[in-house]
Amino acid sequence: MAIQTTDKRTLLVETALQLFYQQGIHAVGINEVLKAAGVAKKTLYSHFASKEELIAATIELRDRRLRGWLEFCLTEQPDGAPAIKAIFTALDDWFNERVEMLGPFRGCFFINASAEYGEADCPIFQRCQQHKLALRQLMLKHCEVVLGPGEEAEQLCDSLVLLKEGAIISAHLLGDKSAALKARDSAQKLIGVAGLMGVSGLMGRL
Amino acid sequence: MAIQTTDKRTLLVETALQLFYQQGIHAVGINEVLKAAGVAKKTLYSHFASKEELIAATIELRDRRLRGWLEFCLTEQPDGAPAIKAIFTALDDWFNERVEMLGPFRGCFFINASAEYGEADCPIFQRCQQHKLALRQLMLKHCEVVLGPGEEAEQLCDSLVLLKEGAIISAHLLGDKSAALKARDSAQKLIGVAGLMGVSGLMGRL
DNA sequence: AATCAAGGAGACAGACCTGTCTACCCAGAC
DNA sequence: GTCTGGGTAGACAGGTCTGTCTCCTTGATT
Repeated sequence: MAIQTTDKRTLLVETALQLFYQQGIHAVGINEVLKAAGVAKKTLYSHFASKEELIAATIELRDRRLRGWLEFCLTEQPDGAPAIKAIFTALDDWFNERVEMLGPFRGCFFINASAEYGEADCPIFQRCQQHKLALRQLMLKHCEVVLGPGEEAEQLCDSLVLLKEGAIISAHLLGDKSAALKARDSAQKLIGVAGLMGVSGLMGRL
Repeated sequence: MAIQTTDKRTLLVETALQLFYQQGIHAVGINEVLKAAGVAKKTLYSHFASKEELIAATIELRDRRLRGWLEFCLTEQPDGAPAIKAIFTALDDWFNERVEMLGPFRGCFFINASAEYGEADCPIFQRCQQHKLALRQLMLKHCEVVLGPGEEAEQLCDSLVLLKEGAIISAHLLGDKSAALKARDSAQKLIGVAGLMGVSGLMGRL
């Protein structure tokens, strides 16, 4: 994760993201970010009005990066069940730190950030929420390919989202680095059940 | 959650837990805890060597309280599948703030705390981990009643834990207060599949 | 060569943090 | 009545935090 850029703003956001993700947001002061980035305080405050704006920028960066990476992981996959499987496989790569872009695994930055800024009306919390909603939308798209649009796809999507979030927590807090693969297995079972209950015969696609 | 006690130590821990849970640990200073509790600083430092010890005590209190509540919810239930169902029903009560003892829902205190104290060698992180392991043990007990001891019960248990953790995150971050019921449905499907794959005929017990 | 803008370095203000310490109060034991 | 221990109240030290401001360097442009 060596940072290489001439754009000071980008450099600051990259550095802050690294530190915030590794140590927690409240635990990292502005001065620490500045020292690590080798940037002067004046420069920071010419780009951001406050620490809170810097935090918001790190969340946006992480959001772009995580979604970009996930979409990249799906480029080779057909939509529907294979893509869903690939999402969980991608999580496994993340947990086991095979994705250099995402850095050492320390849980989900959005979950962590919203633990520190958990008021529902806080802009930081809302950005975290938007990220999770966007990922749910991605999941829903593939569920609809499997089951067709409708209530059943929504239900399957919700279940898969639960498994995904649960896997992130288990990988971090329980230290279970195989959580993504367990979630993938469970996901396949749920897709199978949903297929059986809906249009029969789809289970074979798994 | 009106606190009523003459024991200063208990009063401090109760107050600190409330504030830490609602606002985050780093976001609440010692002085704020003291003011809310109406206790002098000297008293605090006669019971705890540092803020960190107070934090540890709040985690222990929350652990005792949450596990006690969960076990109480299971007293009327037979072991196995009904107990598992009851666990998710209890989560639903929690998310929708029908459990006064647990206070307004703001996610999982242990997940939140480990977001702020996420180093694997940090004692606070380890206490959070122990809590999650204890709950997994409870879940495993009931999975073993359903499937008998062995690899399959472990697998089912892992899946159910994923659903449980995912439900907590979805309820908090996505604001989906019905996450526990969705998780309960998914859990029943997974128990059904596991039953089918293992000793057949157990699915009827659901 | 002269000018000028961007950024580096860091002092500083004012607030807040943890943790210590002093001074006082008051109920109960003797 | 006197003493004592537990508690209150809060000043204080020493540190860190965010955010502002000043002084200086440097490199590009005119």
